[in-house]
Amino acid sequence: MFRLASGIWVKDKTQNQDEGSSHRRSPRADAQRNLDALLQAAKAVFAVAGVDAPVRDIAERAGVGIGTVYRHFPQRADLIAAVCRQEMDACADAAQRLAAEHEPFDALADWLQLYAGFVATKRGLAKALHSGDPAFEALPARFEQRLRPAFRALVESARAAGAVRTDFDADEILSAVASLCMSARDDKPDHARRMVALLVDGLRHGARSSTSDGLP
Amino acid sequence: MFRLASGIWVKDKTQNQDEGSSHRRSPRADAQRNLDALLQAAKAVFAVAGVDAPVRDIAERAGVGIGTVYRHFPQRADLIAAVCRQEMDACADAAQRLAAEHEPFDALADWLQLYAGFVATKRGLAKALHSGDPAFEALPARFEQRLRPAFRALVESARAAGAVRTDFDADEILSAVASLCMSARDDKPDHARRMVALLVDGLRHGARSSTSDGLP
DNA sequence: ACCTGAACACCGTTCAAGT
DNA sequence: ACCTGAACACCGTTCAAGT
Repeated sequence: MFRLASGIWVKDKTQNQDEGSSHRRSPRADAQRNLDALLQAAKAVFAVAGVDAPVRDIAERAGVGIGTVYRHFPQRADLIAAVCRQEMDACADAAQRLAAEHEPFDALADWLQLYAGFVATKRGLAKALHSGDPAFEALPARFEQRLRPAFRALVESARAAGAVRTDFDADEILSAVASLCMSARDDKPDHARRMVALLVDGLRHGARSSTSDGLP
Repeated sequence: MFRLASGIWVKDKTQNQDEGSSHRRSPRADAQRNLDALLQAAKAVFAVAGVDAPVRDIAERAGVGIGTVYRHFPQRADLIAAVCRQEMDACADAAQRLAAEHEPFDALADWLQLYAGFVATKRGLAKALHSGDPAFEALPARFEQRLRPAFRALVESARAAGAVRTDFDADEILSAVASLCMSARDDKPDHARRMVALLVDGLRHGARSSTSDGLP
């Protein structure tokens, strides 16, 4: 366990789990269990009720008192940030996989769809990400260390292959896609997908639009 | 004054303002004044603090008791809806003007930028518009009667002129642009404008992307 | 008819008391 | 150390009392 500048407690995978040692360090087993349960519960609750779900619901689902939530996450936003962190890492990993398995342009297009689907699932996470809330100060660092370079690499590969235009900024595309998906409605599940496809089409260098490629 | 199915009270411009008549009808002068003040105050408060601003702030700015707000607008969302209605009408009027003064494609592109700027100013209004909240049930009617046909007409003109592709749905573009602008950040005021330009570029039939047309 | 503001319910957050 | 839940503050909404 170590504490980030943001005030979030994170598991330290390098230390072992003996409990008998009377020295300092090593988080109590119940604390560790509660933290894990909290993150898992929050992820599940956010998925069905959005990030505005009451903290009490998350505490109940995790089987802990509400005070415990605030011990691990000083503010409600910190919980959201922690869940977001986990998801961002998973998304970044996928980027490397796609780059290895597909052509530059397809990898870029596919990853944006993946990113879009991810954002759509956790409504409002992206909004929190790009809002000025001080609780999310630590998130952009992770975003820049993982998602941003992941996408930049995809863009550079596509540019090197001459597949996309050069007059757009990778970061803008990322937040644009996030915006697009944040408000996706339940009754039109693939609306976001189609809009992202359209946006991606706009990136293509010398795109031909006479065929309905990408838009079913 | 007449009451919509949604429960919102609206000014009836056709009736005159005599107060002495002891019959029924004719809203009391103070009630009318309060309603106007409320709409104006809400618009102003939403502009600076977003649609999540406390109802008490709006009541105070309008110089009325909080109970008066709820007399005119049964739910907080009804106030938002009423303000949104006004703004939608203004936006629809602008569409007709642009269609008369510009080439089909330019009118379409310019209006989307106008619409984008409008949505960006009142953060969250668009989100409310496309969320399933029952309080906004009356809004889509207005949206369909005014904004939708306004944009459809622009799209049809552009299609007739062979300026845009035919495999996209006008409604999807409207909500996509709204999504794009909802989360525009203060420190990057023209981010939304650039993204909309990119989206519009994707609509163009046989778009050439070698020049940086539309993206400064 | 319409206005007012105290009162209620709900939710984020704190903290004294426990183990 | 860490957990708990009663308690507090804030905000949406209601309603009895006023004019």
